[in-house]
Amino acid sequence: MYIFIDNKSGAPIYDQIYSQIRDQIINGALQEHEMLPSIRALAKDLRISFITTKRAYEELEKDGYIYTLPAKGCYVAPKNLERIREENLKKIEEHIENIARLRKTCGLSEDEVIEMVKFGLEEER
Amino acid sequence: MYIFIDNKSGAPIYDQIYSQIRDQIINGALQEHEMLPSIRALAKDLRISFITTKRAYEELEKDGYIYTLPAKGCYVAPKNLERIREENLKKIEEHIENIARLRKTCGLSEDEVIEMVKFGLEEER
DNA sequence: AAACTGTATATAATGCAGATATACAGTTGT
DNA sequence: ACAACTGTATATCTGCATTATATACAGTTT
Repeated sequence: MYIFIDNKSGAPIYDQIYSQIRDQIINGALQEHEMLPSIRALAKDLRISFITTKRAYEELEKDGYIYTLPAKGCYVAPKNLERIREENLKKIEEHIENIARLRKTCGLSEDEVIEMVKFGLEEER
Repeated sequence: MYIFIDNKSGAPIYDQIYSQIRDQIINGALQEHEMLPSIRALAKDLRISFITTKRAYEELEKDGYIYTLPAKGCYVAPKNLERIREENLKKIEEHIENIARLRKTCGLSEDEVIEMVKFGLEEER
């Protein structure tokens, strides 16, 4: 498992770790129930405090991507990705509702909004 | 003009002043070109530093709600619909950014998101 | 001139985020 | 049992951004 820390990225270290592991879980590079490097081993590897790797793992667990067995290790959670997906879908729908309301109060056409969304999705790609 | 400062609201004082004046302008309680209380008078009234009221007025001016004549006073700006439109566009873009981020973390395709948006816009029509 | 208006600069207080060390407790393999 | 590994809990340090401030300044009004 490779993690790259970009010191001049501006993003916190724990967040860079979080994102990269999360992405590897989502795209399948990390398999269900696969053991992750221990917080200490990873910290040593990256030459940072293990408290920082712990922070990243805490966030991953909070968001359902991994599970932890104290004194044993941290593991990729079974793909209850469906649950995460449902949560995200709900959040997305809320954002869309807000957009729909804002659209009306500033006389923007539906097509214009669609174009903005297409552009925004490409930006963040 | 009434302003209430809630000390345990968590919101900064300047922000509470900003919001309340802005709302009164939007809902018409304050008329175009009406003179606002001077930053010192308001500060004395609220028993805070006039620097804080100045901060609130600065934000209001930056966002186009009021205009300032140095050494004379601060006045309600004429309602600018174009400005409100710009603000709404910015909010919409923020929502789109959030959506783009959520999309990635649940492996949703860009086209699926666009379909959701189309549907959501029709719902709110 | 007195009393008001907003302005500019410098500074103090606060809070929060990020990263950390150290001491602790459970599991594994020998 | 012991060494070497897991994750946990607490307390702290640092840097930075936000909030709020005082004081000195400059223009307008009466």
